[in-house]
Amino acid sequence: MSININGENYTTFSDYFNDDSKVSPAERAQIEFETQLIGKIIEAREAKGLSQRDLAELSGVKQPAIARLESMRSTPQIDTLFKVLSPLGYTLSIVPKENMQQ
Amino acid sequence: MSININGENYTTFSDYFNDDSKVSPAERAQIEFETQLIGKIIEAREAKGLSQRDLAELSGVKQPAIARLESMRSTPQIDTLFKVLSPLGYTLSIVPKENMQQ
DNA sequence: ACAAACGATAACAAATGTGTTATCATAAGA
DNA sequence: TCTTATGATAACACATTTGTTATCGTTTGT
Repeated sequence: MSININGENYTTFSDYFNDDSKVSPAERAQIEFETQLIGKIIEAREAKGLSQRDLAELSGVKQPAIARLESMRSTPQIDTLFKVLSPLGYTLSIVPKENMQQ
Repeated sequence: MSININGENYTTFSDYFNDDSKVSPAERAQIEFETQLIGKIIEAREAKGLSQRDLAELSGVKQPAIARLESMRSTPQIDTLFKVLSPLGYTLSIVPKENMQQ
């Protein structure tokens, strides 16, 4: 009994996150994607030795917006994402899903 | 004298679009990315024989939003894009840029 | 101890996306 | 010709992001 989410208790976060009745597969895929994406942004920024303020200057996206993005307190628009990724040497690509069960 | 943009005339759209003083390289990259992305979405949707209304039902994104997205009258949020791509069997991936001149 | 730089965040205005509902013009089919 | 399905779009309410400005607590270096 260590985690409380929406008034209910779970022993681990995974118990909640991987329960289809709590988090739908689509939602989960989305969150996993965003988590991975944000992780790479932070990694790339730090690898280049840039502060959020540096990246703000390079990208044209303001520091508070970058902070919100990196701490996943916003769902950025595609242009914002592109602006931030660009000076980090990255872009986005549309690719076929691994498990093509549609 | 065939195209008028912002009160100025250009013989071709490329004359305008590829002029750094009119459209910055960053802006151009952004527009090219979105154009390519949207093209693939439309292609994938039609390849599956889906109407915008079909895709709306599958993705949970409403038809007017899909129409705005496909006609590039909006800059979608990353979750909207993800919802639309998912039932089409695609996802987004972060990749290194081709011309790494940063 | 002090200064500087950092990420996070508050508060508010402005811009923009999305949902909702409905309709339009057009194309395709019966 | 009539019906149906399509993508586009209008109008409005609502939700959310982003910009703006400023500040906070923490860490780092002097």
